Amino acid sequence: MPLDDRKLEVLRAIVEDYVATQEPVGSKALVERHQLGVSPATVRNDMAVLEEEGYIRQPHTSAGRVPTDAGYRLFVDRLSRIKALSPAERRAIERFLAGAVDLDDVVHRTVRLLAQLTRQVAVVQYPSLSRSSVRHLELVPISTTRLMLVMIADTGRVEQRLVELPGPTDSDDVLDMRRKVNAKLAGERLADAPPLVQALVDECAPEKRNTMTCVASVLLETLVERSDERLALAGTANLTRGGVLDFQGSLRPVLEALEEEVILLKLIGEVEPSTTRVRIGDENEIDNLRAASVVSTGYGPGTTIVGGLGVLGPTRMDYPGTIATVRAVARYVGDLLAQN
Amino acid sequence: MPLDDRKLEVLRAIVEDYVATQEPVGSKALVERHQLGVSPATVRNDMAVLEEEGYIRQPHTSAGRVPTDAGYRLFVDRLSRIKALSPAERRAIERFLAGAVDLDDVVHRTVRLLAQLTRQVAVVQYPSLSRSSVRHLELVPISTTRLMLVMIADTGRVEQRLVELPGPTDSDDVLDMRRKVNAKLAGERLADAPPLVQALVDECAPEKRNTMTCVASVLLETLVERSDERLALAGTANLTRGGVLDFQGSLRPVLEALEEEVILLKLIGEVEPSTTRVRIGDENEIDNLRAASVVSTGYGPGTTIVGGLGVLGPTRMDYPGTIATVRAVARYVGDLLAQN
DNA sequence: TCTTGGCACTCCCGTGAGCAGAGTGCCAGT
DNA sequence: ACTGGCACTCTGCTCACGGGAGTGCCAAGA
Repeated sequence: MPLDDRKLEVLRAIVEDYVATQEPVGSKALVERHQLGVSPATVRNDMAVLEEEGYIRQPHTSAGRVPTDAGYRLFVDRLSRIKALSPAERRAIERFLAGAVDLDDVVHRTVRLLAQLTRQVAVVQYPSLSRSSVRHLELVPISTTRLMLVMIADTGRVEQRLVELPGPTDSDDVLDMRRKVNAKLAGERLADAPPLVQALVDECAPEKRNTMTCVASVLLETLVERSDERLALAGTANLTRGGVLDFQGSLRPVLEALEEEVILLKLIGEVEPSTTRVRIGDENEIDNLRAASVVSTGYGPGTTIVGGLGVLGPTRMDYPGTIATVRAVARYVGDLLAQN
Repeated sequence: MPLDDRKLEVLRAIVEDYVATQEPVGSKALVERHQLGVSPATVRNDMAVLEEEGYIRQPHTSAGRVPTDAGYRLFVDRLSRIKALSPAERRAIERFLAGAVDLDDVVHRTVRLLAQLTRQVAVVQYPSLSRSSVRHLELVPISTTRLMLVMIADTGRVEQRLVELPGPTDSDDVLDMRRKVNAKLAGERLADAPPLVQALVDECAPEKRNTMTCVASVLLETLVERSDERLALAGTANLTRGGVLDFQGSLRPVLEALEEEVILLKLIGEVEPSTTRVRIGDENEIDNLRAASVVSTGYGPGTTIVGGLGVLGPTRMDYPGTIATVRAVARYVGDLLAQN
């Protein structure tokens, strides 16, 4: 059965009321709080249809109705009006991010800001290395057989790794390597780096090849292959709002999932340009997050995307508000990155 | 009234049983599970004294007894035998830490290991900058008016900051600064750096002083004054073990405290040599952690200390086991750092 | 055909009573 | 100084009960 406009309106009302009160909503309360222009009995009929179609359900016979994951999905896709951020919120964002001196600083401020504004758990991925280009590579001698390899990416990320050399190497050789490595890789995207690094070894004079191979393998292994993504997390205390009612009784699985970087990266790292992705309850592939929803989006200078950010909360969340906030924060962060 | 040996034994038994079962323990159960050689009635008399002295209490009349913070304190100080780690645990530690390639890696592995072994929340402080010496400073030109300042400490920590220069500066000048800065600071402890940095500016040729001042102020502000401590956290999901029973009903305050780096640093950062510090319940200065206990110690190569690590859990925790694990992990990490 | 008021029904939830069980405190006896 | 016995207290569980909220259905009306 197709849903007519009023039924959709009823669904919207149910979602909004349930999100606000966290209690099953009945037909009588609905007509009192919303101008539906019909009687409770009519609303009940509509509810029966909505339940049949799987958009709402009753916790028990003779309780009010609660939206299902499918109900939230329909709400998000077709029923929610986009909420504009209040000027106060905009100002909060600007003020919070303004003082950032550093990529680390930007990421930390962003994640705290997001957690605070949405009152949920926030996750921010550092600019992805695979989407970055090399700005500069530095080789710093630590001892005669050890180097520190420092890579500075155009996104502001700085990564360093220790390189164990096969034998003593004097500083002229190091300088020579530094020049060659930069000549070959500076400006290149990390995703394109592997063949270039290989070429670097091949072009090397035979007597220095051993040393170069060491540097090259560290470069490849740690900076490229093991896609070394980092992220920041904040607001876990927000999970305890709403008691143990959300998350079907236990925070445990959620907290466990939040400890797995791999899982979080999967959640917020897979982003397409200018889309805000909403995963509701069961739509999450991770079992532990079946009772949670995730709103995520990409960010980056201009229209390019260098990383993802988002928030995680109970399926019973204020989707329009959260989506608006996540988008706004992502845009501000992108602007900030563009300035550098 | 002084406590005789049997009363202490009773207290020990109460703590051990309560930690194991998480239920108030009565006199009858006590004599059954421990070889006290006396009757329940005698134990009851002892319990009455222990309660009078504030070491145990009754949740309600006619329930068993539960240790108070003071009871745990006495237990830790005088009654607990040091538990030796099982060979399996030792092997787990070694295997877990063996593959570390990197300071970051070491810290992350350590914190996860600690959380896993103790089944509690683990915190590991990165080697403190103020306890480190400068191994090398690198100045990397990013553009004509921007430098990346990279500091490598002897503890393996690497920190970088962006420096905005007052005007265009050519690469020879940068090299010159790099040489001077290293000559002055390499090998020096960061705690001793401020006057040296000042001297650096004073000794500088007037026409280059502006530039050097920029570098110096970044050095001072970010690396020294704002003591830029970092830390890693793991095992928050362990807070949910034991239901909401521990932490008097709400995880909220604990999760909030765990989000404040300052608080965590206070908890595990203040360490004296070769001491394991145990803070029980009310002994914590942080209000949010009144229901928690913290076991912390310092770590570092040899006998020096470069940072702290520890775990946080309910006051009802296995103190001897936790203390042993924290100590052992700290020692292994220290050894690992000594090797580099 | 859609809407509405009425009505019987179901189920939750809070309250209070009753009861078994665990544990204590005290006392008198050894 | 320890012990057995006994009365007492309090919790936690179950059960019964009633109020309240909400539903589903039906027949009547627009």
